[in-house]
Amino acid sequence: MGISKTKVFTEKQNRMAELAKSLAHPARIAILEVLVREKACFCGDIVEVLPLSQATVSQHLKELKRIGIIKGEIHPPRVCYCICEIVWEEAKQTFNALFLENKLCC
Amino acid sequence: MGISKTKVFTEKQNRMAELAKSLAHPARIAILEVLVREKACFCGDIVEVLPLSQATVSQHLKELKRIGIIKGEIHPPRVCYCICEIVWEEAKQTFNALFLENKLCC
DNA sequence: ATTAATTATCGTAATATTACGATGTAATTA
DNA sequence: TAATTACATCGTAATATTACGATAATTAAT
Repeated sequence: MGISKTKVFTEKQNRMAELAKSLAHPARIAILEVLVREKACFCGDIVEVLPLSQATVSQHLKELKRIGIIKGEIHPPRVCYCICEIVWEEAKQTFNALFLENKLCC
Repeated sequence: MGISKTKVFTEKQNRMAELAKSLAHPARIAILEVLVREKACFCGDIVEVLPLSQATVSQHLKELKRIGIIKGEIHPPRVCYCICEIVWEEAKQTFNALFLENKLCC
C-alpha cells in the first residue's frame, strides 16, 4: 500500500481501517458470504465457488485470518473455515458506531 | 492493487468492496470523522487536523469523492466538503445487510 | 495586472496488493 | 513406504496505493 503512517493515527482508526480492509476486495466479500451462508466449510469448497486459483484464495483466507474475522480449524488434510463471531461482532459494532452519527449538511 | 478481476464478481460485491475501501485507510476514516463531526468544512480545515501533507489529503479526498461518499462544493478559492447522505446511507445499508445475517458455527 | 490564498494535479519514489504456477507440507490411504 | 489429498507458501510479474514536493489552476483582493 505504499508508505504507511500507521503510527500517527489512533488505535481505533487503524483497527477500523483493518476491519474495512477485510471487505475491501470483492473476492474477500465473496468468501465471507460463502462462510455466512454455509456456517462453516472447507477451503476447497470456497475455491470451487470462486473464479480464482487455489493459491489466490488461500492468500485471501490468510489475510482474513490475520485480521481475525475468520478462523481456520485444521481437519487433516482439510481446513474448515468459519466466521469468527467475536471479530464479526466487533466489525458490526465499529461500523454501526460510525454510521449512526448525524451528519446533516449542505 | 495488482491485477484485478473485477469482472468476475457481481455488481453488488464490487460496489460493497468499493464502499469498504473508503474506510480501509485510517486517513480516510479520520477525514470522514471530521466531516461527520463538523457537518461541512473546508479542505484546509481537514489538512490542519491530519498529520499528512496537503497533497496527500487532497488525494484521499479525491478517492472519497470518486466513491461518492463525500461531496465537494466549490466556494472559491476554497472547497467545502461534506458527507454525501445518499451514499452514506447506501454504505450503512450495505454493511448492515451483511452483518445482520446469522452465522453460527464451530 | 499583481499578489495572495486555497486547492488540485503532476511526477515520482517507496511500498503493498493481487494473481498464479510451482513447490512444499502434513496427514491419510493404499 | 509410496501415493494421494488438501492446503499453504514461495517466487515473481503486473499493477495499485500512499506520500510528498513542486507546480498549476482559480478566484478574490489589492
